[in-house]
Amino acid sequence: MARPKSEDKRNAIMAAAIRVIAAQGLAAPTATIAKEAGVANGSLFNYFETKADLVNQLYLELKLEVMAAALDGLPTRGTLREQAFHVWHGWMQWAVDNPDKRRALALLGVSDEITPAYREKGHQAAAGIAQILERVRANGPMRDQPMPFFMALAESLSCATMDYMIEHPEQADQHSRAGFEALWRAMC
Amino acid sequence: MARPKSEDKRNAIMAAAIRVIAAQGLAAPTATIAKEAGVANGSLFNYFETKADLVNQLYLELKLEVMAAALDGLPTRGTLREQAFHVWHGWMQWAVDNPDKRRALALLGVSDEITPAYREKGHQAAAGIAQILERVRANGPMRDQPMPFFMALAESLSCATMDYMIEHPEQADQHSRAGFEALWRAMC
Amino acid sequence: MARPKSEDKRNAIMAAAIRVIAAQGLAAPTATIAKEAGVANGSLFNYFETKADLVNQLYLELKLEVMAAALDGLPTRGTLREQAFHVWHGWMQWAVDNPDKRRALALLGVSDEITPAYREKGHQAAAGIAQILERVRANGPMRDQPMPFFMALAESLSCATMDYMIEHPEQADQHSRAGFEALWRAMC
Amino acid sequence: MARPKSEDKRNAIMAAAIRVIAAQGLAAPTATIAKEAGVANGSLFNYFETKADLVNQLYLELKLEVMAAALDGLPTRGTLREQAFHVWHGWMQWAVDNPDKRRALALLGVSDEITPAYREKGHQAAAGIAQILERVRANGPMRDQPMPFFMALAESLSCATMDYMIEHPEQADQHSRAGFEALWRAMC
DNA sequence: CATGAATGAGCGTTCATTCAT
DNA sequence: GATGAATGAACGCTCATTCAT
Repeated sequence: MARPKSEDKRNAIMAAAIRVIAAQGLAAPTATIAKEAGVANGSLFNYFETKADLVNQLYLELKLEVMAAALDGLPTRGTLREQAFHVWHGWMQWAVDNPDKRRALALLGVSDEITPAYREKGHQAAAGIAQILERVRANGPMRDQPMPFFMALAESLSCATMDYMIEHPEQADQHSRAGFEALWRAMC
Repeated sequence: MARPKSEDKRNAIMAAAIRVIAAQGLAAPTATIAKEAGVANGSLFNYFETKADLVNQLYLELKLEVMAAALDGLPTRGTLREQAFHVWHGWMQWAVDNPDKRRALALLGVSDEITPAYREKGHQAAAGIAQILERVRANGPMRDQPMPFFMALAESLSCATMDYMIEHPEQADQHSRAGFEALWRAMC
Repeated sequence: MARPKSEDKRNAIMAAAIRVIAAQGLAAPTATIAKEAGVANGSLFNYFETKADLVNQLYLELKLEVMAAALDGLPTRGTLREQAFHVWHGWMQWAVDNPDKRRALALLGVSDEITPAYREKGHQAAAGIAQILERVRANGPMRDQPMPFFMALAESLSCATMDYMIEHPEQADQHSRAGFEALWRAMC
Repeated sequence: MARPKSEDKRNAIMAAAIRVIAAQGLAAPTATIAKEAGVANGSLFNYFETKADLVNQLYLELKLEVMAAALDGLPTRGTLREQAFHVWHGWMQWAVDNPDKRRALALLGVSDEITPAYREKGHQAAAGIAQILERVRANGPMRDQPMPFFMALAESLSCATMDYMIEHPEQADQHSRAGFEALWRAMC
């Protein structure tokens, strides 16, 4: 039945892509990614039809991972603020724990290699968080603003905070809290 | 050679680079930029030693332009809030009036082609705004946060707002105001 | 190993190669041929050592098939003209009935993948027809021309006729006859 | 005004392509052609947008050259037979004098890289010869056959003859004559 | 023997940069 | 200085062939 197409190898390529893209940007050669993954040049294309396919799948996978990290263990009985902070904290923790993934996702997010279809899937992955944000918005001073605008502001603050934390890891926790407080003041 | 003959031609290349980069991203060929500028392929390299040099200079020029737009006509006698809103408004207006420049600058900002030296110059260009923001921070709830963190949060909100405005120009003014209010609540 | 287990599978690969080569030319990937044959990529190489081996065997097989079609049912007692027309007609019929095989054989005939050895075998397969043509030549105006030249002319007319017939099947029979008459005039 | 795009260099690439394609077939790498032409790899693409473009232009150029060789010095006052032989002879001479071009053209003629548009231009180039053949056909035994069929038969005989001549140059002239006689008998 | 994943040399093409004019 | 042809390293991707299962 031949060597089965190993999930491990696919993951190795994905992980290598994260490292290489974080280090060199999206212009990194597929050959570099393959070498970093420990597979042959051409093997990469057994797992991903094109480079664009690879980066799209990587984008989605990272998005899903962030969302999972943010929602994992959400205190369903807690106050809205507690829930929001849980999400915030999970997100920040993920970024600090995975700076390469954070950088790769940031680059992918602004790339025009990502197709509208994959971008849409990425947005759907954020539905869980959107629900919480929706409740935050509904009773605050921004209740008259469109939800996408509201989310864009929230996301921008979180990204700015996590990037600062990654560059200044000593005080990461304190900055996380400060970033959340700023967000909460802005939104409520 | 530091000051080439035709300042016009240099500007034409810069302007062309903005349009082309906004449309195609930083991977756009120099030949495309040259054609768009109406100069020959090789002439571009009489004005910029390398492509990296071009994008670095472009980055700085756009940064300076934004800052100028934000500070132009600053009411030196106004309240802090009035001054801050003036800056905010100038910035938003610039982005809405120059979406290509805004997009190009956004791409340049996350590119790793920009050298630390140019990035530093870019930050210095923001000194005028930094002064105002410093006064905002000093008396607000974030007085204990480092200034760069504070600025990163402020910038992230402004960028998110302007990008939303560019995509939804009908209500641009209203969103500008809402974005400012969110910022003000977060910072004061 | 000279006689692999499944003759069926070998034939399936050959038949697939005919279809694929007719449609895509000799540059068609072996993987495409294998898929068309319903066997695995690598299985093809259990039956043919290399792609060149496959095309050489295919060349010979098609040559043999043409010759068989031309000679099948030859009226051994007929006049020379009757025999010649029988051969001609059998050939044309084969081509019209098997346009893919005809196209594949045409491509193989001009390919430089075919080794001299296989080309020689192909010529030997034409011995039956050569005998008849030899008798045609011996008493005609080309009696002083070398036999290979004579055969080359005859083959060229037959190929031109059959290709025209395949592209214009409505009048195939009439063109077959006209082609034969032209040949007969040229040779006798 | 920069180095002008030299016609010489274009011709050098064309000539190199003829030699390389004649020797290695249409699968010959563009890099080999460039090296044979004495230019850099990438320079080839200053003169031909793609490899397909190169082979299409080459096809047309060779077609035009053959036709010119065949029609050059046509005795406009001669008999039809004299004119036809002149064409035939010019064609054969060209092939014998330029075996590489003949082989390249033969390969190009059956390639599916040649676009319908270029094939059409090639046919138009044959208009001069078609006129003569038309007159031959009109009064002969094939007067009821379609012209394209008639031309296909004529071309097939000429190609078979020239290929034989190239492989047996000692008696080239005699074969040329014999081929023509066969054609004339077939057609008249 | 059948399978199909693994391999890596090789291809057509691009593009920043150089340089002859 | 201006031009645009010349350059060649580099890229994404293909495919005949091998080999672990």
